[in-house]
Amino acid sequence: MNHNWNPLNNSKKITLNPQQLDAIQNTIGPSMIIAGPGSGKTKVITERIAHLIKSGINAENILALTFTNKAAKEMRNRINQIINNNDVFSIWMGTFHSIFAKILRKEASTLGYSENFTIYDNDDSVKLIRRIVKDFNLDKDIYNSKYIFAKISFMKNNLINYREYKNNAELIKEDNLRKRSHFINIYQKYCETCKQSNCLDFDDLLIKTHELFRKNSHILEYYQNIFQYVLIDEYQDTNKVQDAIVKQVSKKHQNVCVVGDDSQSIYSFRGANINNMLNFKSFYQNVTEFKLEQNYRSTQNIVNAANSLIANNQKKIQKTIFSKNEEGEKIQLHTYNTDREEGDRIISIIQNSLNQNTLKSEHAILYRTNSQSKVLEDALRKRGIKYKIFGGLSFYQRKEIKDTMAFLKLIINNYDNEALLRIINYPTRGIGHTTINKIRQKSEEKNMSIWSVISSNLIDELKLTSGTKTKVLSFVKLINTLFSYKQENVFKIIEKTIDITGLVRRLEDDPTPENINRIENIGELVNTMKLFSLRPKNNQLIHFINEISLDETKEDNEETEYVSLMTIHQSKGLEYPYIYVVGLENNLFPSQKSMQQRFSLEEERRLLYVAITRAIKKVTLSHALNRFRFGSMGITEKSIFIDEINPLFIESKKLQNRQTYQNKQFKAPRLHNKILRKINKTSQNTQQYRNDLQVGQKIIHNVFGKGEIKNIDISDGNQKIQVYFEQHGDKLLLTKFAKFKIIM
DNA sequence: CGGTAGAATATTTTT
DNA sequence: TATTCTACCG
Repeated sequence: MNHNWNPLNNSKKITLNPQQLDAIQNTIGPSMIIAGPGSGKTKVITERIAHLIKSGINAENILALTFTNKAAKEMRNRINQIINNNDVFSIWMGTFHSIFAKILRKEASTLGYSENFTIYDNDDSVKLIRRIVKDFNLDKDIYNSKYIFAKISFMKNNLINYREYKNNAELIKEDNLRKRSHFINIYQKYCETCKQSNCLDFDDLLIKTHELFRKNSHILEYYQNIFQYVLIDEYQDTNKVQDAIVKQVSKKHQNVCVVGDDSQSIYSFRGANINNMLNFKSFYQNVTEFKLEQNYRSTQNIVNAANSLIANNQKKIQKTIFSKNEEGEKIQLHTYNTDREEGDRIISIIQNSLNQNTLKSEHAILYRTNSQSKVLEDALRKRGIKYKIFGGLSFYQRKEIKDTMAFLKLIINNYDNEALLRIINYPTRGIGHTTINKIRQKSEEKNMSIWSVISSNLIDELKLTSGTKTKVLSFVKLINTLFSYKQENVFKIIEKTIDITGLVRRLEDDPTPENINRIENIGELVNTMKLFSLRPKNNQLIHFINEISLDETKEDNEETEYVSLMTIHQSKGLEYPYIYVVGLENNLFPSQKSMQQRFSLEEERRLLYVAITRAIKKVTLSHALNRFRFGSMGITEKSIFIDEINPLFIESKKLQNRQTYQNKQFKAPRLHNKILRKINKTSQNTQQYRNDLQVGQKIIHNVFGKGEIKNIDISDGNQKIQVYFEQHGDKLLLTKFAKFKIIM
């Protein structure tokens, strides 16, 4: 946990309620723990594992899967506090991805990979797809690489491999209809290229594990015997493959315990399927269900407000979350003119609170999208308040780090084409597009890795000029030199790499502030590797690569006294006394895309539910009437979610001089052409919904006259009302076009 | 082949 | 606005 406000509070009450005790002690057979926010979920899981160990179960027979490395670490620490011996290190505990990577490395040969495979991050995957699309001569807009990647990922996570895709008439027909008939070719090529490069992407870590178990019953049985007790945290966020693997490994002993909260499922974009949770009871027989409904974290007002919001969702497990804490302050709702004003005012509220002796680390500002952090950052900087932004570009995603790592990856797995292409001409050594294309063509033709082409006699078949050939050969020599250090300690490897490749020298030649920062980052990587090399075991380069590919959280022992800024997704599992949720506007939160479909709108609602329930003492919600987005100012509309919260638990702060700003907007002469069109467009988009309508209301329409609303339907993203008109009978109206007034 | 300037493009969330 | 891509010139 990253807060230092009263650490004593953090160890929570030692007494357990009866439901919690039940969930800890009943460890036999399938069970599902439905744990509302703040209900002591982590405590229950850790106590349950400790209970297993205390009752004589071997730690190495326990599998505990989490979603984030942070959660895994936290859990390990807390179990350690309870049992306080080395057993805790024998538990198979980690993220799905890291545990499966471990298994796959051991069993790689069975699947036709070698154990030194490297892992592609999303960036690598998208780049590879972009190249495939180009090679196929396809339109890069229709076959947008990010979209294609998302689709491939979705298919993989739903266990539809390219062979099955090809044979699925419906999917193919759908692609043809949408003029994306080549999708399947890209999908296939992508999979083949990854395989040939001896690389796995994030999704492969899951589907290959599933395949391993499915095709090799003896291997499955081996792991079934190891994993006698299986625990899954955040089960509501598992996708189809993950769920399938859980079912595979727990089939024999059936001691599977899933923990989660359907109301906090916020990762469906990654294939998470809330149905895994909803269907758990029908898949397993004799499931014991535990409900943790008491929220120990938040005030009654916060819990009640959150409940009233989530009540608008249809798909959920019945439960009643309640708090016995003090009633607390109402939720504050602020309306501001602009996003900048919103930023300034929210920060000044925090400033005031700090003046009343709260700590910076007690405050967290949450937003829907990372780009919203900027105005807040400016305001914090202006007041000199220390803050930390979580997320954004992680250390290992920075260009200079990826460049450096590409050399290291190549040392481990010289089939890794992505890594090779990244550095074949970086730092620039005179190997340009033309040459690279020739090399790639040959590698395609011979069905060999790029490295095999340039490091063998095949290089003579490329018809390169002698000058270019020399350059390529010196690159080969450079990499070969690096290969020779493969078994050395990682610190030596990184030092040699930097020295031989001139990575840093190149940056030093052009000491712009950015480059100096890059050099510092590389320095930090060197330090990290130095520390890593001092580990007693598992300190080889392959371990390093593997670990950082799957765990991007970098340890930092910095000061922890700061205001936290993060997306709501990142705030999951955390808690803060004061929570500020900014930008509650339609098309931002809920996001534009989600407003089209009911199920994704429900997910956005859960997202706000998660945000609100992070708070211990006080929640402040805000929205701006005008927001600077996509390079220009646009008029916004407050989020439909605001009115869904029961007004009993909300206190609104009225906005002053609201008119002035808007008038300025429209009076400004230059706004006329382009910008005005833009504003009209946005406001058209945003006015698809009206939340002041109710069934039974009387309206008067400009053509049909008086009528009564019989039904409201937003299922296809367009709000439609069915109205019975006295003179014209039943009519279906689109509210975004219809001209009418409510009369009672 | 390399560098750069100006154009095009994208803005949801992440292991 | 911020980042990435493209086209062109040296």
